[in-house]
Amino acid sequence: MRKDSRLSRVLHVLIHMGASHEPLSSSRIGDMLVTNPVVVRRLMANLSKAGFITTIPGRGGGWVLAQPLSKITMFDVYQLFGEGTLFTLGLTDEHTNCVIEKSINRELDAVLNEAEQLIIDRMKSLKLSELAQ
Amino acid sequence: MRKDSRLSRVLHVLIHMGASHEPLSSSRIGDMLVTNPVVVRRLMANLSKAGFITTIPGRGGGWVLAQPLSKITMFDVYQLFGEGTLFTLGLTDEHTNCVIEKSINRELDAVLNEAEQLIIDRMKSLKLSELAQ
DNA sequence: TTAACAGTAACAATATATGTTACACTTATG
DNA sequence: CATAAGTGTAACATATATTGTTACTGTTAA
Repeated sequence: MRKDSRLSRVLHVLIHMGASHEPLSSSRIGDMLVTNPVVVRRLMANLSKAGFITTIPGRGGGWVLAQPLSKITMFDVYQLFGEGTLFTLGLTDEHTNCVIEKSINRELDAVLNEAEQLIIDRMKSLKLSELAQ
Repeated sequence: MRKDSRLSRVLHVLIHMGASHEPLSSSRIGDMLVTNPVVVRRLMANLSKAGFITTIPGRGGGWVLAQPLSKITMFDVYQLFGEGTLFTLGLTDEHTNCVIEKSINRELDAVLNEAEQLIIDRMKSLKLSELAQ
């Protein structure tokens, strides 16, 4: 399956941003992530809407942290990107009346939910400031 | 992300197969899964190679279980389809020398591995015969 | 001899993150 | 004030893996 690296990338950016005292531009971040500035702006749009970063417009601008890294958990960031789509496994729903399918879905769903909850709990306890060390 | 429903589908087929005393053909299974017979044959090829089913060629043929459902765990089937690609989250490796990236990958990897291990343990303890009830 | 089956190759469809180009708008700097 | 350096965003291309489809070969029962 295709992998979604947005969480990983955004974490990377945020932590670098915490170490910088000047705004980071999409061009510089693009160099860091080896990608296009527009891809970066798309990523940052989520962070901006969620209030984690502040946009500084115009020349010399970019983004700066709106909160210290110690106040942002990995879960906060995780939530921004496709929560609920963590697993590549999909359940089928071709026949909502088949008891076998229902049984399979119930079990699979239980297993996946338990695993996701574990991940969420771990992420909630992980501050980005801890990743910076 | 696109979901991979092969595991779910194959479990469905195996359990129906356990309840049937005649061979199931790709056409009949295709009706069950609301898909094409060739898609079914592709799915079944994995099960066949792994020794879970036996092919009965020619007219009136199809597949039958080669083992009772009580001897097959969900993990056995899970293994057949993209083990190691359970999560949609991808790690980045643009700069193997960036300590921040390393730190993020280490933490993310630890969290995901722990969750995957939990899923594997649960699946190993789940016999398909238990799903049939 | 024919119909019903598996196996497989080849190709199309689909969905989604990612990559890219283009343009409007804003701001610091000379 | 003109220009360069920025963001924001729309529009379109790319890549990739599952899924869908057609077509063919070979096998077996009736």
